[in-house]
Amino acid sequence: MYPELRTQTSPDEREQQVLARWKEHNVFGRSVNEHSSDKVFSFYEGPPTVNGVPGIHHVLSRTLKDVICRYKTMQGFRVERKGGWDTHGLPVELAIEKELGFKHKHDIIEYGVEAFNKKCREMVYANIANPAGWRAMTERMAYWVDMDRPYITCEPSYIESIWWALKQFHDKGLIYKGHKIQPYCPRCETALSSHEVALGYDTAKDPSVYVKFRRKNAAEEEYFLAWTTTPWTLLANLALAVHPDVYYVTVINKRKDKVERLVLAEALLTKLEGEYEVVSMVKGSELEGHQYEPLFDFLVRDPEYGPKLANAYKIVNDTYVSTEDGTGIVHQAPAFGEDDYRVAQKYGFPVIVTVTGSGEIADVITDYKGQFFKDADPHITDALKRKGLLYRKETIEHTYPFCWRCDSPLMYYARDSWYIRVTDYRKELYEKNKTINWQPPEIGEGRFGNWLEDLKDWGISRERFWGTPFPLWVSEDGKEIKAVGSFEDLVGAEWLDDAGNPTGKLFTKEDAITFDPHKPNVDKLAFKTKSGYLRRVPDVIDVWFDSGSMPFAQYHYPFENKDLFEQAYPADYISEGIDQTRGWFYTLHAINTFLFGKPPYKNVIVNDMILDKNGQKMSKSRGNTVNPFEALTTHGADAVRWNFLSSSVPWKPKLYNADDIAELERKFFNTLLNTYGFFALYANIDGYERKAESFIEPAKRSEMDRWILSKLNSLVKECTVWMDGYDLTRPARAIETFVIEEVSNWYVRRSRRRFWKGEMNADKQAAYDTIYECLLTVSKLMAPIAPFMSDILYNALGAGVSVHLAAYPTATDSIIDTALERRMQKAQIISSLVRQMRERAKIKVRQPLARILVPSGNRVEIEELRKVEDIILDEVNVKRVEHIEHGDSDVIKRKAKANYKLLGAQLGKEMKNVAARIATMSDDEITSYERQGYIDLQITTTTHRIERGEIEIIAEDVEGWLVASEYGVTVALDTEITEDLALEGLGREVINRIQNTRKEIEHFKVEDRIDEIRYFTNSIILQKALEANKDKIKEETLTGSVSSAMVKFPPEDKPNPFATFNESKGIYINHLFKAFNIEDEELKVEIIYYQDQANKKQG
RNA sequence: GGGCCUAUAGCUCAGUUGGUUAGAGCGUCCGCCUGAUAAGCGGGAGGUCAGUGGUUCAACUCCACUUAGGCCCA
Repeated sequence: MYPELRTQTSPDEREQQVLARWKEHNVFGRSVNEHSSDKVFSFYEGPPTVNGVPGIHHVLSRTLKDVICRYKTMQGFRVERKGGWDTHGLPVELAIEKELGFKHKHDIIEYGVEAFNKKCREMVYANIANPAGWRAMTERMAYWVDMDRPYITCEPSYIESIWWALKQFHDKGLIYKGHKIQPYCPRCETALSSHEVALGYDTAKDPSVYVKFRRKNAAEEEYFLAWTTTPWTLLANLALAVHPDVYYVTVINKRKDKVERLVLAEALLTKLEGEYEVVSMVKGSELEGHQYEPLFDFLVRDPEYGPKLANAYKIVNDTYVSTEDGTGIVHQAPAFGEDDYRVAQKYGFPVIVTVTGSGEIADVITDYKGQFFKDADPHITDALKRKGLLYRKETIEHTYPFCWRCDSPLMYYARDSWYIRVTDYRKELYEKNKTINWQPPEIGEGRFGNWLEDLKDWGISRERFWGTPFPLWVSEDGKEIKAVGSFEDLVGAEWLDDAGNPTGKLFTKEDAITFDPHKPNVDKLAFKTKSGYLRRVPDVIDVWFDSGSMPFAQYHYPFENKDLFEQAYPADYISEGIDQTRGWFYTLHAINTFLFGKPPYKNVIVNDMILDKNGQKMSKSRGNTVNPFEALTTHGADAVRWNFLSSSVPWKPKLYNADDIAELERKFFNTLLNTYGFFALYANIDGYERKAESFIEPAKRSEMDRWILSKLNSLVKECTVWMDGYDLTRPARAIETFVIEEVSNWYVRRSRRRFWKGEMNADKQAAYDTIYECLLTVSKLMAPIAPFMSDILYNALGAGVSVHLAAYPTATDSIIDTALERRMQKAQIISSLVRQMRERAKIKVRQPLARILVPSGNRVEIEELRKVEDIILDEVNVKRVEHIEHGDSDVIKRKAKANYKLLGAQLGKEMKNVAARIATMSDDEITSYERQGYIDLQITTTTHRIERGEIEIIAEDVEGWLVASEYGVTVALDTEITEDLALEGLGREVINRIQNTRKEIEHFKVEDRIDEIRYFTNSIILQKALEANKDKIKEETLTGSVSSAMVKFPPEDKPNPFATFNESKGIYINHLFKAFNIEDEELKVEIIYYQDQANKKQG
């Protein structure tokens, strides 16, 4: 028995049952383990931040991961999917700080780093176990990934692998200490990540000052004009930057009582007040090296800094200088701007920090020392004004970053930091990226490629607490550095006490086994050398280094599992959001390509954001976020997954629209269920089973069967090609179309009669085999995308435990028949045209008509069409088709049209004229062309010979007939309704009414019989129609007898319907009375059917 | 300022290597069909294929620029 699937259960209940079954049969485990490790498809899971909240966009990226992994599994690969957790870093630290009510970094130190990190660890493991979080979402959406044995970035073994990697970098001389300009909160005394900075942007009123820098060695008094919104940085000014390709002018500027010579970008002359006259113009590159006098002399005077400044206070060139705002001359304070810093490195300027870590002006600036940096702004401006170096001062409102925790204005601030010199192998990263298959390619070439092209060194140290400790031990003078590459490397190091003093106790091999390297534990180890002790650099490393190390660290490589690592490296496939371009995609590439010489992944699918249905970004404040659990339970995971893939390609921003998902449920999933339901209904009646011995060879099946099988095999072929190319959208759309259009709306619609008529015979068997084949293959094709529905279908068809243990279908080329597909398409076009004409003529499809006329170009076309003739006739309810060759009939009017593609190539400019001439070809000319196979057309003075195939002949009209044409196909319809046809039409009306009535009767199954129909009507024509179609009516409505009778309708003394019990037969005899209106005539019917007691009781 | 992407019907999207009636779904109005269907079919209304220029016999398609929007970087 094929079970009924269209029960009232919700998608959620339906899918929960499947989840339970998977669990019971360990389907995921089997789907991996039943494939040998000879054929491995390697997948890397990007670790989610452990205390993050899963959102709807994660459902998208996890769908992309899952679909490919399931597909490759079905293709016979062993696809292990080790889950992972990103557990270190600020997200966790901040959550704990919030819990403890901390405001400052020193709160953590006072609280105790050991206790703090203990709390971090507890939160990490609590989140991993959290039943309402990631794990629940992942399971509910059927993303198959091994979450029972995940890699966890804070585990000692994971950290040890990272240490190994960092030592490799160090051994190659790629780790160095430098400055890094970071967004920095002076109150919290910590650098902020870019993500945090983005949280804190707000509008601020800041001074906007134009400052004059006096040019040295100039014939006349002359000033460079620069602009800034941060006067406090002027104290650290060391240079002025101009763009080498921008033109700069010297002007004589007159305003109020002043006249002065100024230099600025030509494009920004509008910034000047008063009148000006341009005296000269040069390119920025020519200004390079010109010197100017410092605004203040604090630094020059200083015994420490002074000597380093010989090279400073001059014009430098850099292309980052813009002419958007300001003056085109940018003041440079290397300690307080990323570009400034970079330019300083380029020109060899020192980095002088004039503000302390807590935001106060440093002692070296004797006049302002101790002032909060922002508070110093007005004082500095006043000083400049007194010195006559202030050109103009205004206040502007712009967006500026503030600390999202304490609201202090942030500063960009140079800090000591450790770097990996990725620039050393930038070229290799750039070149090897080209071997990665990016989907879409433009992200690989563009966004990622450009990023690699102007890569900067990677600052990897962080002055925080909960993270992978940086494994460098350094002597006091910084000259001796020891990189530790394993816990064993620590053997022999000396334990320090809490105050940092050596205890004489050494780190042993046993210590290495149980060692937890987290702070502060690791800071209590020091190495004794000749000169003293090497102590650990107290920093932790960037969490992105953690996740980028997962290819080897997840296996604790190289300390164990060498084989596992090598088998899995590089990954065949990864997939994440576009935000990971500079995140995980990059760190994976940068770390692993260095370590292993080849990129860590071969194929990537990148997905873009999910927007709400109006195209708005989702955010909590807008209140338009979508709860993934809610989406998954209301629509079912299948519908959500399918919609994500089919609505648009993953790498375009996607609009989330619940209505679209609901429509998909109705149109696709319900149609599929109904198609199955139709099959199951009749298969159960006929006791059909798929058996090898009764299987009908596809080649011996009907035109219709061979057609759908051809389409099916074409679909399999296409889907395989697309899936292999990491295109998931096309398969989803194609499967949808196949199920809705080809199977349901054409194959089943046109084949229904075969299922419900008569006994089991070869044709019926073929029909069952065919639809079974379609359903089973579709269940496999859709399994990667809709893992639930496909499995339900697969199970219902009795095909096995789970579709996810089955092989992906392969196409049989011999079954694909393109000629058949073409002629069926033509049959569909003709059917559509006939329905169009019926609409115009106001003749219902139920009314049979005598004939249609189809003009064809030649015999071959006619022969092709003959093969699908019956299908057309049945579909449009017409008795016969008349085929005519164009040339053989006078009634057909033809039109000639140029084949642009063919002719255009050879004719070139003449094309227009020739095409126009062809369009006016007479009927005689067309006939002549068809007979000879060519025609000579004269256009002005030249004659063009047009060969066969270069003109298309289309039958456009048939005189005296109703005609319609589309896609080059023309059909004429005979609209005459003879008396016989009219009677037959009425007969079909009667059948229709009775069929509708059958459906109204409770508990009346499609195969149940009506025993007797009695009818009464005053209409002569209806009487005639009933007489003429009696047999047909009996046959179609499964009725024993049909007879005319004088009955009262409805009987006054009885309910309608009523039943009598026949004791001798033990059955109920039911009487149902109905009156129908057919063509304005009344027909009264008494329908009599028997039901046995058992059936009746049900009612 | 730089890079990438996008712009086709009221909405969501197709549109193959340039080739001559630019399509589908949703929505809307009229009609039809239905013995699996919460479906389906036919018709009506709705398009300056964002704009300008270029290449070409021919441009939604290729090129350049412009405009608008998005993302990333600065």
